Amino acid sequence: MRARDKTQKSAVREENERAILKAAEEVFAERGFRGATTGVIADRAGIPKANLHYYFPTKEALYRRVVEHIFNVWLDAANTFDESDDPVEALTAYISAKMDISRAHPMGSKVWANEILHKAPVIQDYLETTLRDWTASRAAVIDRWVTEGKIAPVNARYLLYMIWATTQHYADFNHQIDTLNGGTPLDDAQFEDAKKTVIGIVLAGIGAKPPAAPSPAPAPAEPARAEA
Amino acid sequence: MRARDKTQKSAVREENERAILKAAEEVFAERGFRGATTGVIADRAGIPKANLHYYFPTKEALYRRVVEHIFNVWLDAANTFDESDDPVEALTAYISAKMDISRAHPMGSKVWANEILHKAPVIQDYLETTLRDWTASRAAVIDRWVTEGKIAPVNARYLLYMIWATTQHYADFNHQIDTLNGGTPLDDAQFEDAKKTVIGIVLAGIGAKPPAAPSPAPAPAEPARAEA
DNA sequence: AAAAAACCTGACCAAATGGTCAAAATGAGC
DNA sequence: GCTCATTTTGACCATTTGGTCAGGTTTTTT
Repeated sequence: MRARDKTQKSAVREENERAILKAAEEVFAERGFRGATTGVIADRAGIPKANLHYYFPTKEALYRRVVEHIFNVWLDAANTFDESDDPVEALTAYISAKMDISRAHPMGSKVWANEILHKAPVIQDYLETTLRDWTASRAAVIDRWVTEGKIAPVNARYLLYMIWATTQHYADFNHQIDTLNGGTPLDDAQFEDAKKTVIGIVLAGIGAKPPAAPSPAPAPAEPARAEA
Repeated sequence: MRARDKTQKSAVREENERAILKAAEEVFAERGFRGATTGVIADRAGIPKANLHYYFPTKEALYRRVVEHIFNVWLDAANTFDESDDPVEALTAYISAKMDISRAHPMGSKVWANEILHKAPVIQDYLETTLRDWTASRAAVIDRWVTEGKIAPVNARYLLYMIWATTQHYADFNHQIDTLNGGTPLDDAQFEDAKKTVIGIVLAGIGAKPPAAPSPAPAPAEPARAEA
């Protein structure tokens, strides 16, 4: 191989980087940046430590890649917010997506939580650009819903924080939740119940369901509440 | 001093332990268990490292003491839950207390979060005893509110998780919140607004306010919502 | 096939860090 | 002022760990 297209990665490289990043996400999530050692990550990826350093020169470079990946996953979910202009539909889709991510990729959420907990040494710039912009634009959408009378008056930002906190809690604190569930993870039915509870409380909490006026209830999505 | 009552600590010891524990809580919160070094903790406490090890033989013993302290603070807040049998009063008091703690002692919450994130190597027994019992008993209270028709049907546990997640978010993720607030912490008015938003959404979310039926609205506590 | 690029790895090193220790300082009680 | 427990601390040590490196192996290109 003399000269390869610089943007093209060899199959070996592709595969090894994937294995390393997967292992790294787990170890960083479980132990934090300082607690994670390149030795352990290499072991879990099934390669010698020196080889890991061939692909990722420093631990910090590796960590950065992991965090960037997390952020992209987050952005994907964030976009589900825009699928509809109806508060019930939009919020249901968004909360649902975030809950699913928490269940499917708890490690990523934990790395993110660790990062914020430690004052975001790596992702501060993302917070100040992408996340800040996204938050402002979605807060505007929520504000519009309020002025249009689609939902009761709420502070959009604190509503968003509440959604983030709650959905990510199922990833970041899953150990606590499991323990309180008798030591076993929530099964599918329980998780579905949790999801419905969250969606139901949020929607009812902002009056996204017909608020106080007994209107014909044009519910497009099933709320989380059982029939009394 | 020849022989002192073993349960009595000298003033020096008292003062030094206090300084060390305060420094330790901060450093453990900012860097996690592994990231924290006894050297840094000693520096922040204003004593040489060897002296710290005179009072706390190992880093783990020190950490354990810090975590135990956190847990006691948490328990104090938890008791506000029981001040009333009325859902609106009880939940308002509880959420309010938890929000205040998040603001006044964010470090403690962060240490707790770190601990759960890392699978609770130190506090697993607390989770399985005290926390589990507390959760079960309060879930029972909430269930009773449901059967008494005081609130709409909800899964009590997922409601509790939502409250924990949201209130602790203001401590654990305060760096993110600050960043999204333009780089400065929430001021008193903003924090009060956040608190009202959380309380309002939760109460309305479970129908703790007169739900859909236009009853005389015997509201004892002001909901978070402005009059439309 | 041969050259060149890419990949792999055991051995090694310097720095950081938890913890020890012996000796010194301090202070209370007689 | 003497005694003894408590407290303080600089120096030191063993281990861990991020990262290097030289030399080897494999793969690709010509």
